[in-house]
Amino acid sequence: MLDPTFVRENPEAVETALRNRGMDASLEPVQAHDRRRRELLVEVEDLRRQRKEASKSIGERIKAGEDPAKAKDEVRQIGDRITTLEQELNDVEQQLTDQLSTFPNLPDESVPVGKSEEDNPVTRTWGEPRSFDFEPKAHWDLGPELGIIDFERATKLTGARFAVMMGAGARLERALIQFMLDMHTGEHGYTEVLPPFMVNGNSLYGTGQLPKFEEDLFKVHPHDFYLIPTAEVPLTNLHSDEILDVEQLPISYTAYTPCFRSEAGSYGKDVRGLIRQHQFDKVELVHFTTPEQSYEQLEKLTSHAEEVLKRLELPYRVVTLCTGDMGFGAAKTYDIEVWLPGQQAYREISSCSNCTDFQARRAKIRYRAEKGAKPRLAHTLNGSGLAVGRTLLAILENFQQADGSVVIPEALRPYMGGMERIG
RNA sequence: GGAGGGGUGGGUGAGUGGUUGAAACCGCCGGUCUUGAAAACCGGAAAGCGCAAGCUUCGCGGGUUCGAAUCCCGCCCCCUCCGCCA
Repeated sequence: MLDPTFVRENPEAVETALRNRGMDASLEPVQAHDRRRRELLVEVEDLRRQRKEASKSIGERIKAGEDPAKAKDEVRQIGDRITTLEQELNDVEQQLTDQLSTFPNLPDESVPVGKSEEDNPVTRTWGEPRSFDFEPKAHWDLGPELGIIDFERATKLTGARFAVMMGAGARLERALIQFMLDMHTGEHGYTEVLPPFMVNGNSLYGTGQLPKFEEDLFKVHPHDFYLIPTAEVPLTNLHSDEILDVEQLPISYTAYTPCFRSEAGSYGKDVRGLIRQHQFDKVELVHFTTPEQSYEQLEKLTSHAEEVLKRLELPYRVVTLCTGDMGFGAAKTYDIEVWLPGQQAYREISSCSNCTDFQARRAKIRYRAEKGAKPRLAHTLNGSGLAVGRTLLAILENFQQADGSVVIPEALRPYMGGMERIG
């Protein structure tokens, strides 16, 4: 959520930012509700003060043996008036937060203005796409041919957009998870977390998936539980409603979880293969930090995700998302895109964002800069380190051989029991 | 799922209708003393909104009342016992 005070004082800056994000919402209703809220607040508070004082004197009169009937009557009228105004105040506040919670975060100044992914500048590129002396296959052919991915049986078990991993495929998925977690905990200083894979609506509000993006989620009926669309939700909400000690910061968490997304609205997109599944594994990175350090942390977080690809010898590039392509809660995002020979294209494998105070305000994540100081909102960041399914398919496509086998990247072999090749 | 008990400030915990935003203790911060520290003593400090006056907050929501941490109703969470289960 945006800072209401900032919106009040900088309406034109906010409108420009929203327009750059491809949202032409008018601030007019927000401003009207904001003004009305402040009027009501002043009036209600004044009436409450009157009632408090009057009630107190009634108590004193009773003790003094006087008849308080008339005073009671007067105070009751004040009380009725308060009830009426409070009702209106609640309505106005509800509408105000409803409107404000549909606004995305404001982009950082360094974010390029643009409409779509076409406008995302390439920030850096690593590695050379391998040249093949044969026609490289897509993983949706390689996987089934090697007998390590079964799309058809998954359809029988559940439906479209699910996959069954078999044998060396299942092992490879597990090896990647372990490889990534070991690197982030052992070398990058993250604390490993194993969170619940279901969260309540309040947590999803905290990170910004609710109320706007409910249709993207799987809900567990009849509870107020949802399957997590990313570990960002449980990890970030770990410190909701808390005041952290500045000495604890930055806090860095990593977690492996499966992620569940309904993919509503992406019919016909990436229908083949592992790219877009309803369930996929991901190793997530989440940081809690101070406003002063958050952009520095974003660079670090991104480099941690990149390191995984370097070790796996997978060519990639980093793009800076333009204003029109950023996610809801992000102020700045780097996407890491891995080279896929089967598609002859770079495809997203990680997305690293600084959410500044946007989630912290919703989830009430604060820290105290020094003893006795007022709590300030922390900054939260998150990134994939990495999407495991997409990493697996990138390995299949990049390390495929002319005979249809796949060489296992050296760094991964210890995690594969020494296996050097699949097929 | 059934029965019972409980949710108060950083922690423990008092408070069952009135000036209690909340005792006490522990912890924390500052000071005195000390070469320094400890101990002792003195003092300070909850959070949110607001320029401020002030208002709100004792799990959450509603109700009773002139007035609710305190009474009533609903919900959530925790603990104990039983049932079930990995």
